[in-house]
Amino acid sequence: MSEKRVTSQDVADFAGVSRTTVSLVLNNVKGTHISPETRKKVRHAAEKLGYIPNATAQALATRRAKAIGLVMTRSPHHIASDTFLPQILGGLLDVVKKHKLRLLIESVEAEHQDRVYLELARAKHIDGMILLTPRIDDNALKRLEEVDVSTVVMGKLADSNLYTVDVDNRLAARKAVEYLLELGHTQIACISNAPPSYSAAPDRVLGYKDALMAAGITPNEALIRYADFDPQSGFACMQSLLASGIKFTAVFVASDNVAMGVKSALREAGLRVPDDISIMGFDDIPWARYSDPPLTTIHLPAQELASEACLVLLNLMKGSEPEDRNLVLDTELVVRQSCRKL
Amino acid sequence: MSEKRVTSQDVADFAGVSRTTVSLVLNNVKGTHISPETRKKVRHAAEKLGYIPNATAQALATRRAKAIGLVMTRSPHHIASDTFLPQILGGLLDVVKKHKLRLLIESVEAEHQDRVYLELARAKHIDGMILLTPRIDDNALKRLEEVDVSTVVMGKLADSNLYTVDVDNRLAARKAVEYLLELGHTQIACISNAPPSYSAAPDRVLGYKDALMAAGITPNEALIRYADFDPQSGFACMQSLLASGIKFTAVFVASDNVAMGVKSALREAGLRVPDDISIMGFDDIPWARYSDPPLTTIHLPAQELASEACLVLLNLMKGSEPEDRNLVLDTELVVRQSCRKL
DNA sequence: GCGCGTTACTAAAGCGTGTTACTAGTGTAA
DNA sequence: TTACACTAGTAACACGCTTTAGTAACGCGC
Repeated sequence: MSEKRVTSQDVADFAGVSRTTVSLVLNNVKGTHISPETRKKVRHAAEKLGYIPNATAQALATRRAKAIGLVMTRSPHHIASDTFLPQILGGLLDVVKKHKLRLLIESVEAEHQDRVYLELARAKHIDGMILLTPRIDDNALKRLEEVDVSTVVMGKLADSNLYTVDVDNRLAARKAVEYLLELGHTQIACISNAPPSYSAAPDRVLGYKDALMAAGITPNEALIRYADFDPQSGFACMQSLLASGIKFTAVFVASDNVAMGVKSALREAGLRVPDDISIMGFDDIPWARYSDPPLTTIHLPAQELASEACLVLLNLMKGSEPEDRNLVLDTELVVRQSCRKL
Repeated sequence: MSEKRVTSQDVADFAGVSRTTVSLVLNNVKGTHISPETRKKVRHAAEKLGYIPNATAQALATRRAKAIGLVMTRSPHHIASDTFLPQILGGLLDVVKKHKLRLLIESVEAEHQDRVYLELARAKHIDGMILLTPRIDDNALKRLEEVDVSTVVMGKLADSNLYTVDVDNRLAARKAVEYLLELGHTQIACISNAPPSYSAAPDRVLGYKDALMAAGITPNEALIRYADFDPQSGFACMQSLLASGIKFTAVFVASDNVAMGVKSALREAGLRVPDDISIMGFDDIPWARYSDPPLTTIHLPAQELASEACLVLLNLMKGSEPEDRNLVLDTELVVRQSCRKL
């Protein structure tokens, strides 16, 4: 209300130069000839007037928004209980800030996927985007590829030439289950992290089966359940497993968050971890090590995944095209105390 | 690369009208006279060409970015382990999406506070902002008030006429500790959620003292520790308490997240919850109920807090000024199984 | 004293929209 | 016929910046 906006014209007037000069000086445009004294004058004027360039006008003129978008295909409810979001945001903010960009968050309902992608990109709100947990139907995916906006997917995408950053979910799951096998377990249940439509879920289940089959055990579909991201669903899955009456001594839960609910269900059923049932998690969320008992799990480098995705995206935006379209980060087995030797 | 951007001029040409008409029709500007046939033509042309208005140009022309910012005064590290972020984002996204706005995330290092606030606001990247966990020094705060950008603070701010949305931390903490007293505990330790510079921390400690004093117990400063948001710090605080040798039968931990670490420290010390030590939490994070034992805590309506903050902000941006500058939401004691009767 | 390169700068044309002020046409009452 | 209100639409400016193309001045070799 009080102070009027200070524009580059004001700075120019104050410094006694043209608007062009102000722009050239303040943006350090190279290959241009401006005397040191003039530069001084301009900078001083800008400082004095408290000049802050209007980002919108800059964006319009330069045709770049200086912002990237984090796009999530989830409902607000799932977002609210997403264990990884903070780590991912932390990873992104870190990189984004270093490059003086802004971060836009967008959640997309499944039905409007294609439209929203298009709008975000074409409306030039953002210069590039990072896609989280893709459960993308072919339609949206195709549309996405034909838009010429830099995109990096966190997760795997079959039959797509989009850039991705992910871990090898299948291999990691296999490592996890192999550890259980080493401990002597042979009757191992599996609770997936999410419905099969999210690519990581079936991959982790495949890894589970890989390990069993390599050990000469035929996977029993009756010992497999699909959770839905949150502890509640894990609780329900474990109840269902227990109700089935099929015996198992260990369970591989492909998400620590879900495992929280699983543990709770076991406790209610009067079973103790790891004495009665061993639990192997996945993700290594911050609370895993503080769980009781501390959860043995697979460490997923969430923050690194995010910052790597961001770096790849930045490269893409610069025009360079990294040779390997699919970056795979390492996972690690973290042995704590939720699995016991049989 | 392939498709050129479609501008309103293209739509105008295609429909055989002027750009002005296109704008008037597509924005449903009222009080203007355009025949139904012309409207049809314009809409059809826009549809046909796949016209998506350039948001940047719109923002420049209308002087509003159609975006709000969530500003956090924390390091990436703390963001990564923030339990509430998902819920807050969920709450914000929900509202923001309904109003067709975008959400910008910004983290600010303590040193640059004032500058960043100014830049965000004056650069017109955003039309309004929501401030999270303010640990604002007077300097930044003053600057913030003199900028005429709509701001809502999630948390309390002393001596400020900024709008705030918060819970009554002091009262809630008091309720929590009163419950412990009711159970017969008299030797109650206190571990704060954060360093005292974050306003919620001292408030919760005050509530703790209120309850004790109302019960005729003199608070013992030696039983109070200040954690630093994460489980690690809770772990350390409990170790310190145990090492002090002062006896206590219950501990009020002003953050469930911190309580995770506290519990872990107790377990390592061979103490059982609630048999040896009762734990009362605060926040009711999603994992509290799945903890072992399920954590008795104070429910903090994080998501509602966020959406209310957003609603207040939207009102502010519309120009209306809600009468009560400080909105206070209710908390609730959630009794689970981490506190036992003495 | 002419051409040429270099320095130091500026005028003006975008970027793609919103919006105000204006025009042209048409019916209507005086 | 004139004045006036109303409809349907447009020309042109504004938003605040970047950037291209160009100008003026100056030194310098010949």
